[in-house]
Amino acid sequence: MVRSEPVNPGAAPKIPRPVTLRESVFEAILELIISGGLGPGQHLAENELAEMLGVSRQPVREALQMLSGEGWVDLRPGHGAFVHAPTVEEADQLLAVRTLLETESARLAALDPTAGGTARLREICARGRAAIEADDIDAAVAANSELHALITELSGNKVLAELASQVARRVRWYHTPVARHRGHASWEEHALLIDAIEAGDQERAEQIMRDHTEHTRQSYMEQRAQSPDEPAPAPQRRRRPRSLSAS
Amino acid sequence: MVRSEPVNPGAAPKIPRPVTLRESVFEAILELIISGGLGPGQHLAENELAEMLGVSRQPVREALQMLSGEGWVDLRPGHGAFVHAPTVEEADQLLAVRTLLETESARLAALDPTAGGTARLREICARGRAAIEADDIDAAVAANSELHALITELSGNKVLAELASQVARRVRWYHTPVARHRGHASWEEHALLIDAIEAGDQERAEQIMRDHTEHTRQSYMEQRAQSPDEPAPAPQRRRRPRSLSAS
DNA sequence: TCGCTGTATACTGTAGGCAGTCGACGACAA
DNA sequence: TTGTCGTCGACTGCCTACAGTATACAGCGA
Repeated sequence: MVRSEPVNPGAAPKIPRPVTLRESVFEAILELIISGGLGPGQHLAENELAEMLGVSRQPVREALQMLSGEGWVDLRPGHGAFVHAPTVEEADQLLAVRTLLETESARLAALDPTAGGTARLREICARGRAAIEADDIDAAVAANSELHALITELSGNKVLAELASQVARRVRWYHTPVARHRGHASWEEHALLIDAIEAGDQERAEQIMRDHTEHTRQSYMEQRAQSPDEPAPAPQRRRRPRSLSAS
Repeated sequence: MVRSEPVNPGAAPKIPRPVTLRESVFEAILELIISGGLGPGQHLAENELAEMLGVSRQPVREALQMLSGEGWVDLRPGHGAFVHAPTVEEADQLLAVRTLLETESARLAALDPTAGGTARLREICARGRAAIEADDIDAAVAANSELHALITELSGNKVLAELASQVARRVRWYHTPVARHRGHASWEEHALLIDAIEAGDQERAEQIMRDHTEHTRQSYMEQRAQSPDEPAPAPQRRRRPRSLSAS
């Protein structure tokens, strides 16, 4: 009667596992986009997705709307959903916004270092370094995301944290390959940042975060400049694109 | 054959009029929320909305999902949609984020004042003053929104503009009554801000915008402190709330 | 050969309906 | 009187089906 949910086993109230189909579908499609299984500009036919995932079109539609809300797909009325194809300009702007949001987060986090998050920050930082040493890019990227997410949380501003997390997810999609580029330097900066937060030095925390995210941004833009065609610059195809099965 | 769309009559490519039902429903519900027809915490039964608007439940569902994505309603799986009830803390945080986003927008707008938006800014500013003189609060609030939206546009960062516009819409919902409070002073500040942008003085533009939005925020918080019960501090009601017809 | 028009196909947008589940209410027992 | 259990009502989540429309292609005429 009373829902089979075990009322949170342990102490992990975060990450509310999807209970509705639309949420599962949302995550499935998002995973496909991030992993590259669905390329930018690709048409997402509801029928195919529904069939592939073994559900009806309804939850697929709703998942697509959610994805559209977060900027992952573009919804053209009467035409359907297309994987969002970020232009170089947009990626740059997104990274700039990330800099803005996370810089403020770092400042706010330093405002009240007694919140006790620095220990967790250091733990994540250690994991990140270890991942780099082990040449485990995926783990390093994950740790990076986790670190930045925790800092936004420690800012104490939930609205800010929510916005930053959305932006960060998209950024992560864009610049995953960058992590390969400047792994060690990045984690050195993280360590300094944590020091500043722990010391309650707002200005320093702000400055380090700004420099850090700007480094990442420049690194991305340089890499992108070297291989300008790789991330598919918005094909804008007129003819009906090949759909899922063709990929 | 070739869609009846008249290919943009005139020169108003903005404001894409809703072509799908879900968009119309989205705007209808949003209007109800902003206007106060639907109070915070109120349960939105899909059936009633569908009947009221003369459509089926499907477009209503999709509109509710869109509203959820922008933070207007809370979607509790298995329970339905509820008008979001912002806490004092959340409103404060939202206003802080707005300060952050718009301050940066102002700085970027001042970075390239040749974009030629200042004339339009002055025009809107004049309208706002006139509205205040005429004691037309609604028009003043509308002009205020328009002005801030244009500044974010002039920043040249579309991602930033998009985020700021979402935040601004919610802020507008929260603090409409504030406009009554400090009308004249607000438009004086706007004029100074436009001067700074036109002069290309980033720091000044940034500072004025920061002060301006912080004033608004403090004004809101003070007003809220005086009447703490009026905006319904998240009822969190256990019993089934009265639905639409009872309002 | 080129452009236009009519038809066919595939997909979206919407409607209606069914099953599952949550919350409320009343009855019964301690 | 209080706590527990069973039943009822209502609503959500999902599925299926239909109508409308844009696109692609073939046939026709110039």
